[in-house]
Amino acid sequence: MANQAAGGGHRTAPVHTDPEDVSVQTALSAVADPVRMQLIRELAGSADWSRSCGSFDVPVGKAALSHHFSVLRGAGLVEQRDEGPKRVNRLRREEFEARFPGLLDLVLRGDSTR
Amino acid sequence: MANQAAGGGHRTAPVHTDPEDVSVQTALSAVADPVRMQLIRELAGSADWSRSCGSFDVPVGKAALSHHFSVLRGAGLVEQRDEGPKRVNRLRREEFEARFPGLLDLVLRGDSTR
DNA sequence: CCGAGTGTTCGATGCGTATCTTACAGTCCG
DNA sequence: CGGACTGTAAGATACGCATCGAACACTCGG
Repeated sequence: MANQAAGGGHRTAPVHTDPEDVSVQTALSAVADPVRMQLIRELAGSADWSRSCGSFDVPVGKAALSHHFSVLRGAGLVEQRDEGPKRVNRLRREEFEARFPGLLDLVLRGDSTR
Repeated sequence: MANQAAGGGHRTAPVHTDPEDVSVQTALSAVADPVRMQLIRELAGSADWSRSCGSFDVPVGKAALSHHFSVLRGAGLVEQRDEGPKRVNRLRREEFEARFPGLLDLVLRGDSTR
């Protein structure tokens, strides 16, 4: 009876927003932040559900990190699921791409290509 | 000998940034602002060089407006030219599109499609 | 040459938000 | 059960940035 997910979570279950219900404004603001950009990039380079929130290499504390994930959820960019004590993530590639064509690619390509 | 442009301008000539020299960060931040988004949309719906800075329907004063145009120039989104006492604008569609594929379309499509 | 029109610069202000610290609420393992 | 680990919530702080008002610079038409 190990990984049961869903059931408990932490205090409350993560609230998700469908990309279809996200405004361009919100999406762009969410993405136009250095820390969140980094999160998205790392997330894109990992398998779905393989990364817990704390496993990212960003220069902010847990609290701020939690906030950023909240913003990403609100923008329909990230889906979360509770897996034991950890909250694991998945990048909503296709759904987000369908709503905001090209945007994710832009973030992922980043400046690395230049 | 009417419109001679270039020559004088106001105090200094407008400083432009090539889209190629703009970071994704900068581009996204520039675009992720309601007022600037509006400017871009109106600009996209007008012929090149047909709109002076003051001719846009945005709810901010001249000072703020000037600031926004400065940001847009810095992001490689807008080109300006002095024409008499006015400063007229042009959206750098192709150049910007080449550097940030899809981004401009995204802003222009906006929420109108939903 | 003066006045109207246009846009920039400067200084000050207000608000949003990213951040930290601390406290708390869960989950799991020994 | 008790402690380690993970993430969220709440309160405080700091900084960026959008905004405004006023002063200035430049152009053009009478």
